[in-house]
Amino acid sequence: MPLPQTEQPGRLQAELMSRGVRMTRQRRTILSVVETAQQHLDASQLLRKARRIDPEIDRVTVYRTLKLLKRHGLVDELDLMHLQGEKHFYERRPQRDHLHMACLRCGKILEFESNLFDRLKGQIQRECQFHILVTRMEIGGYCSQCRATGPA
Amino acid sequence: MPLPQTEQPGRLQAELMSRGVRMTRQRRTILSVVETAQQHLDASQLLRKARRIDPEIDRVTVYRTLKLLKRHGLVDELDLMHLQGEKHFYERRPQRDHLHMACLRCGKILEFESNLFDRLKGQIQRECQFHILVTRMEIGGYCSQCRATGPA
DNA sequence: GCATAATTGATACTCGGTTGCAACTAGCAT
DNA sequence: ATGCTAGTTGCAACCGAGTATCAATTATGC
Ligand SMILES: [Mn+2]
Ligand SMILES: [Mn+2]
Ligand SMILES: [Zn+2]
Ligand SMILES: [Zn+2]
Repeated sequence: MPLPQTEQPGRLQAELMSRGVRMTRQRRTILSVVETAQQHLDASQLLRKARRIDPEIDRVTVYRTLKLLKRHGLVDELDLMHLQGEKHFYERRPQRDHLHMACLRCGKILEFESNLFDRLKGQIQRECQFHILVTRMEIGGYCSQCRATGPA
Repeated sequence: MPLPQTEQPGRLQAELMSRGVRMTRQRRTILSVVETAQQHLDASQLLRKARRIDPEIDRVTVYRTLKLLKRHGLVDELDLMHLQGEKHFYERRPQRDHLHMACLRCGKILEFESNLFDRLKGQIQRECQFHILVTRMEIGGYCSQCRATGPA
């Protein structure tokens, strides 16, 4: 399983340590899974991947670590339109925010960055005097392929 | 409890009936609650309000009616940043979409309409060839008041 | 009115996530 | 290095939002 070139492994760990958070074996494992994930993972997928590295990890620790990462603004939480039940999905927060499109027919998840999105956030900060910490935009509908074949 | 002037009561009911959905006593009750709600309600708040009108209504029926309304695109579902647990909140879908800001300190929910928001959706439909059915934008942060007092 | 397909309500269940607590350990002081 | 202590872990029990099942009820078209 090759690491993605786009992200330094250990970045999350370094970030947390610089903020005085204790680094345990379990946390290191979970952070590495979050960091090298290629898609949006839910807590149980995360646990499974973490257990491949350290079979002793408990699911509670996964939940606790996710909460920690959320609190520090290092991961974002998504519903992905509840395409698969009530679970939540997680992804490392990227440099630039993006929005998510979920195809209600084929289940595909698409991501999109946009200047309009960035400008919208700017407008909110200015006009509403609201200090933005987290952004979450999700769209449900039909992707280009599924819409061609008809929204049956 | 006076009805709000902004919305015709019975609108949801009429909409569903025009689509051939059977209208039961329970559904009428729940629809009226959704329609006259002044804030975003979760399923259990909805049940409580519905039971004030018809004490026999079961929570299962509330969930089923919400699913029906979602399927027909007549209500939107929100997380409101999970400020109060894992529950979901519901609101009648408005003419024009708006986004939600949740203050992580005082819990206030603010709504905002924006041309940039509308244009962003247009951009997505065009550039991604994605047929939008549902939009959900939620922002977490500090409202003007809380940010003035410091984000403690 | 009657037939029938859809809906309801009671109950049991699933499952994502949390809590309480004793055992363990990271990180710091000596 | 050793010991101390506050923070963390794993387990087990728990919680609560939402769903499945199914017999009893009811909306709607004829
Ligand atoms: Mn959710
Ligand atoms: Mn993403
Ligand atoms: Zn699709
Ligand atoms: Zn506030």
